[in-house]
Amino acid sequence: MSSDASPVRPARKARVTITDVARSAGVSVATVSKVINDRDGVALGTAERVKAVVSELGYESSLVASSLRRGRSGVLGVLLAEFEPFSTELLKGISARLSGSDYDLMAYTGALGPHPQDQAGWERRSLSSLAGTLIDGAIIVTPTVELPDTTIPVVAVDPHAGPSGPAAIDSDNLGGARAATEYLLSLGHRRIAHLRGRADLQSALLREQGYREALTAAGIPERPELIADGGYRSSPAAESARKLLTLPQPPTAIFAANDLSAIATIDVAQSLGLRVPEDLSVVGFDNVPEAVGTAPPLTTVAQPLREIGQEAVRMLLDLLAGHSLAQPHLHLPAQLVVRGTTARPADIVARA
Amino acid sequence: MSSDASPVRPARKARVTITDVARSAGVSVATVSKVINDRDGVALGTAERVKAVVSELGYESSLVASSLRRGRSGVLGVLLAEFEPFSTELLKGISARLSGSDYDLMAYTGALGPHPQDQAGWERRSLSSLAGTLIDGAIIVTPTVELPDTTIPVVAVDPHAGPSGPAAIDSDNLGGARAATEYLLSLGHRRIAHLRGRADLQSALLREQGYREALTAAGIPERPELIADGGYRSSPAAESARKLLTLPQPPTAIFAANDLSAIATIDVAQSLGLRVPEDLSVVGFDNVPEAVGTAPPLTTVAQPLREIGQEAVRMLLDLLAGHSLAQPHLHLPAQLVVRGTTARPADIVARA
DNA sequence: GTGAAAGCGCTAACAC
DNA sequence: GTGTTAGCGCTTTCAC
Repeated sequence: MSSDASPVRPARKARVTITDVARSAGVSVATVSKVINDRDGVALGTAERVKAVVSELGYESSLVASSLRRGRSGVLGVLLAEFEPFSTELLKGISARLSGSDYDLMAYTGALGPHPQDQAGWERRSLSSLAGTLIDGAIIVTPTVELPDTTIPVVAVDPHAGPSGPAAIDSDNLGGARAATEYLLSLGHRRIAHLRGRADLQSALLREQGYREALTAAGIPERPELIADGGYRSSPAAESARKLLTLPQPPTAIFAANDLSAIATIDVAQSLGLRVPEDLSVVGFDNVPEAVGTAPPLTTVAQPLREIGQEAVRMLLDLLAGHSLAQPHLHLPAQLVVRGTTARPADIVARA
Repeated sequence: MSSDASPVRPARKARVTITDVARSAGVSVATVSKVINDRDGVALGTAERVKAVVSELGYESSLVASSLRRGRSGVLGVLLAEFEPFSTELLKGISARLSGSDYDLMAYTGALGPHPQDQAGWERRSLSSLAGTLIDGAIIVTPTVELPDTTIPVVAVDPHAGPSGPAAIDSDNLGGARAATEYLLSLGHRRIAHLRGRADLQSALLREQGYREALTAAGIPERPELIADGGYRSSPAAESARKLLTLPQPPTAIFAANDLSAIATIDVAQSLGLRVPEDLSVVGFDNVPEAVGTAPPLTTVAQPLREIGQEAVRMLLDLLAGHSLAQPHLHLPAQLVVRGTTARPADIVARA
């Protein structure tokens, strides 16, 4: 409206407060508060007048101030170390499940500095600083077991959790990894490599364990040279994949700990003149469903991250409603999705 | 520690407040506050004692209370209608750029009810209710032009913005769409269909416009039957793709408004017995880079969403520092990435 | 060096 | 119906 406000640096009007509205409407702040919150005990005319002023001034009550006073905010928080594919996928499920509910959703991530000590305990710090005043409940995405006793209900996703501890939910990493490896075995592969995930994450350890168990059960001796670190990230995974594929006796199949590693592996294979799946079978745990929607379809272990998000919300809402959880620790199945283009070693050998 | 706390419903201890710490340390709250915020004017011994109590009680100051009092929170907000691939991709860039900075990051989304009126104006409402008390600056992802004058600096991503209005940033949707269509034309395609995005989003309109402009420039008359609604979503896109591909004279190429539509198109094509790219060329605007990492590579128009996020943060930090922006309205190039598997119509005809 | 007191914006008792 | 008051947890003068 004001024509002299620069579009680039708009005039920073002071915040419109409830006091401004009260003064402008000629009533007390208490009355304004009542109108805003649809409390009764206000004359119709007064209410109208207040509402008019509210919309004229563009007033909106401060979430911070009202939740500080009320003791509840109507906001649920998701605490993340970082926004990356895993957590954002989870957020999609959480967001979907929560839309239409009475709760707003907030995803919070601390400014993790370069120092490791900033990293350590971020869950505890964030949770404590937000709990009770800004968020009414939290979903916390973390490998850390030790969560502080909190004012508010908490559900942990993917924690290093034993049977005790907070309510928790994760994928069946062990079973999924076993299924992936067994599938490759069933095709006849015997030299199956594994591209590990991040050593500090439970999911990575379980995936490696599943891989080992499946091999052992099939009577195949472990070959340390066929296990390499991918760190759940593209470039370390690519480097390790290159090492694996240039071994004197390279694997005929690779089980990658996540989708980024699997994609990196495929890229490297192609750059080495190998075709996938004709010359190399790749199966990876999958975080991002979109990543495997393209043709030709890849066989993957699909993690139901969105469902995990939705379940986490369900548990949290249950806790908020004062219920106790029938199943405080959930493992959702990580399903092997065979999409029909995984080569058998016979094919590979025949071609070689 | 307490052994009788149920793991499922932990005892909800009351929040530890600064008052608790003060009482326990035998000092005033003012002193505790000084210690916490590293203010001087506190005796060394006192400070030690307070710190001990703080860690003993696991005290963490309430973000809400302190920011209410201070008038700044050290938190930047990203306001989203929803967590979906576009916005989460953006978040990855924002998060990356902000990590290591002094600001924490909060992504906020209101509980959008089923009613359209809940939807309308959520930006204004959220922004007003958070600005100044909870967040010091905002990146707002929205098609809405009208943003309220705010207390805090705001950068808009993907708005229906003219040259005025708040600082804004988006992809070069027009140029990208033109490039995609010109590419298909250069391969010899003449029957090129377009799967539109959401009519309420500027990006969708610009992509359609780019498509039209390219056709017109090539002297190809518009064929309304070759333009269908995809809505940026899988199922409507699939439906429209089916209609296009079962036309008496189906297109030899489809330009899809986003990656979900492109993937849906490929799925439908395959279900109709068509191979992509052998029997149909598909090029789509792409939100999620991972979605096209798999083999065989697809040709896409890559949107630099993470870079957009990073740029948005840069602009916001500039504004927060009191600078004015040299470039208040940025269009980052949306680049055509040819990955070598887009069929020419000659190939398709030869095969038919 | 330390604490009492005011107040950030708001809501909930309780007077009037 | 309406306003006055107290106080949520915290930081900041400003006395002592």
